[in-house]
Parts: sequence; structure tokens; C-alpha cells
Amino acid sequence: MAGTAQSPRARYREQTRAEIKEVALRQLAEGGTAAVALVRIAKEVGLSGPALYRYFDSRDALLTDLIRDAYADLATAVSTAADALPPDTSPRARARALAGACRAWAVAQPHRYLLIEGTPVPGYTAPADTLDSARAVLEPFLAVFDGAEPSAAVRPVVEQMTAWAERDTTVAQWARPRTPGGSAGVALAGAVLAWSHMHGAIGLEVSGQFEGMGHGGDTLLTAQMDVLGDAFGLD
Amino acid sequence: MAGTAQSPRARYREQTRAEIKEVALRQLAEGGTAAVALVRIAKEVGLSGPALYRYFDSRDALLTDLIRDAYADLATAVSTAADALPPDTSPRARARALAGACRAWAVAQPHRYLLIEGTPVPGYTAPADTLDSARAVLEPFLAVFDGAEPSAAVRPVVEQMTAWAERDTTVAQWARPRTPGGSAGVALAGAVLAWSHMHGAIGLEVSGQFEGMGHGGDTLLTAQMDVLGDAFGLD
DNA sequence: TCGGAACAGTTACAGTCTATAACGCAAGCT
DNA sequence: AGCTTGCGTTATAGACTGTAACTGTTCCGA
Repeated sequence: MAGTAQSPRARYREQTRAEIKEVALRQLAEGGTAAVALVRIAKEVGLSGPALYRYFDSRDALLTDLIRDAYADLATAVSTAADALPPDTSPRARARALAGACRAWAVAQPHRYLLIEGTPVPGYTAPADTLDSARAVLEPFLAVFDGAEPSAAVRPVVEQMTAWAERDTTVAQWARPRTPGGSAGVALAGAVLAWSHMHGAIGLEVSGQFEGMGHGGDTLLTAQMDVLGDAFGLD
Repeated sequence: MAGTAQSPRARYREQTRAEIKEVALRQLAEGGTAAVALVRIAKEVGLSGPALYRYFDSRDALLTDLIRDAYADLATAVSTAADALPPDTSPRARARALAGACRAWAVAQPHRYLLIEGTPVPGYTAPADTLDSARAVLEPFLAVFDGAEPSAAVRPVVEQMTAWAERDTTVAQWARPRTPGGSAGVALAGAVLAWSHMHGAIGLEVSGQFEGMGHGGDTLLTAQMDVLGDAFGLD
């Protein structure tokens, strides 16, 4: 919370912004992104119409802010879950726990997850900002796969990730310090594969595609993480 | 194409509907679902505004139709890919090929894939219709995993699928005839897991989350299918 | 062949929403 | 005190969905 001790004006402004976002989130939960209407938000906050444009440049800007928040929130959910694990937790159990935390977050607030993963908003362009957030979500997974021994099936991915890290210095600078025990490529491969696995299982569940089959989300996701654990020889 | 030989009126009607959908798809490709505007469609087709409502009850109805089409199209893409494989193709190679076909379809027309997987349209409720289509996509995968030997990691999913097939008779009636070589639960587990894997990898790619890492989509997806193949002991 | 039903299309309009313009008012600094 | 900056207002333009009321056309049976 740096910079909170600003002028009273700035404080009030920040508070109003928060209030607006709060109402926007409620509307989002009720009717999806399409239901987020500035005019109705304004009325609910006690302002009248165009006043909102003092706080957000456009509807897209507001939604972008919500996306950013959601990403950051998910990232902290995952990393606090990682911190909460006892130090002697096995990599396999860690993978399960991290994925479980991610799923729990998503299931608890599907609309926000859909905001992250779903169809990009109309003309929305995800800048480096989003990539940073994605990295933040992936970060705890790097430690899980650090020093793992990839099977033949995933080796192509490892090679690709290694090449990526060699090409893109910012990725290398991010990944290498966090993988002291082995090659950054291996850990990156594990993390990205885990991300993809989670995206699949959680996305299907949140979109309601598992309706009939009775609470499949958890079982499916753990199975996927176990499969991944096998592929990387995790304990 | 049953029922094509109808009255000239019905034929004309069907043709106009198709034309409308064509324009809608173009708009969709250019600016996402939000860019699909009935008024502009009408103008482009040569009609004026409200005339479209003779052909589609509402904008939602039009989008629903597009979703249905996309699903069906994807399903035939996958099943023709399956038919094109030589009979002696190994299950593992089959899994790769099917997933590859799915990905190829999605990458070639991302907007349509996002229509299928993305955020449900505002108040959209997927009826039994969509489930049927999802089944059609999954169907070729059943044969791939029929008679497989699931590892410990995926066994919980197998159990859950078995239970599901026992509970839901329509699923059983669909799956059992297509899995002569083993338990329907195993094949269902394989198919659903494959669906989830594909959803993850393709979804991330189509949403552009692999930007920097240089054409990761194909490598990642095949790796995931191989991992799944290992988990089911596929040849 | 005639006459009515069903259909395809039109213009006019109500309502919702985003976004801009022009203007007033109060807080805060110098 | 006076000026600036920021917050808020009303009025308005423009895009879009969807309805109403009305007109012409095609089809089909009597």
C-alpha cells in the first residue's frame, strides 16, 4: 500500500475508483461482461452518467482494470497457497495444492476467471502487463519442477523452452534465479504445461461443460497434475 | 442435406439465413462477438434493419446458431481426420492426429473457436444441443482409448466416468457401443482428459498467450497428448 | 381463376448504452 | 484574494437492439 498517504483529493479519488470497480464486479457476476454498463454503475454509486469518465477513460479501461486485478488476485492466491505448504511437502503434493488453489479461486468467482481466460474483450490488446501477471501465477510452479527429470514425451517442450530462455533475456532473468537446482528450460516446461493443464480443466468446469458428470472438476484436475508429475518424475 | 427439396420460399429463406450468417461470421472475425451488429449485417445483405428479425428471433439466436455451426464443423473436422488415418495407425499416433486436427481447425479460425470455448454469451444457456455436439467431437477419441490400461494417476477419473456412465443412461448408450474392446469408463476418461488437454493448449494459443515463445502451440499440444498416451499405456 | 392466408419487407419509434461538449462549483495552493 | 485544477452536472450525438404498424407479394386451396 505505498503512496496511500497522499492528498485528501487523491485518497477520495482512489476510494471512488474502488467503489466503481466493486459495483462493476457485481454486475459482472450477475450478467457477464456485457452486463457491465457505465450508466447503471454511475446511478448505483450515486453519480450521474458521464462523471464516471473522470475515473476511467472508457468502458474498456474499466474492464482492463478488472482483468488486471483478477490476475493479480489469482497470483497472490496461488503464491499464498505455496507459502502455506509445510517445507517437507513433496513436489507432487505441491503441484496438486497449487493447482487446487487455482481451481478454488476460479470456482469461487467464475466470472473473474472467465475475465482472465475468456474471450478477449472486443478490441482488447493484452500488453506486457498481462504477461507479467501470468508470470506471477506461474512462478510458484517453477520451484515445483526445478530439477525434475522430464520423460521423452515432454522433452520437446523442454527444448523449446530452453531455446526461448536463450532468446528472450527477460524470461531468462526471471526464470534462472528461481531454478537453482536444474535447467531453467525444464522448470519452464513444467510450469507452462501445468498452466495449460489447469487452463483446460478449470476452463471447462467454469464454462459448465461438466454439468452432468457430477463434480468432476477436482478429480480431473488432480489427475492431470498427477499425469504431469509422472511425466516429470516428481516424487 | 435432407429436406432441401422444399418449396421455393423455404429455399430462399434458407439461403438468406445462410447469407446473414456468412456476414455475421465476417464481422465476428474482424472484431469479436461484440462487433456482430444486426443493423450493419442487414445493410450489407441488402435488407433494412428489422427485416433480420424475420430470420432470427434475436441477436442471441443468431450467435447461438453460429455456435452450433462451429461445434458441428469442428466435429466433422475431427472425425474426417480420424477417417483419413490408415487402419494400422497406432493409438498414440491417432491421438496426436486428432488433437492436431482440432488445433488446426482452431488456429485457422480463432474467432469461431473462441465462440465455442470462450465466455458464454451474456445470458447464454447451453442446452442439450451443445452437449450433443461436444459428444460428437469426443467420439473419435473413444476409439483411441478403448481397451487402454490406465495408470494410477488417471484411475480416479476412470472410476468417476464409470460411475457417470452407470448413472446416466444416455451417456452409457452412447459410449458402450463405441468401446467394444474394454470398459466404457476407461475410454470416457481418456476422451474427457484429451478434451481437457486440448482445451488448455489450444485455448491458450488462440488467446495469444504464447506470443513470445515462438510457435509453441504444436509442440505443447503433442507433448500433452503423449503424456496422456503414457498415462493410458497407449502403443 | 380468384381470394385470403402467410410471408417478406418497409418506415417509424422507443429504449439502452457509450462517449463528448459545454458549463458551474468548490477545493486547494500561492 | 485570486487562480488553477479537478469534480460534477445537464445536454446531446450516435450506435445498437427490438417492437409496432403497415404494405406488397407469393402461394395455395376452393
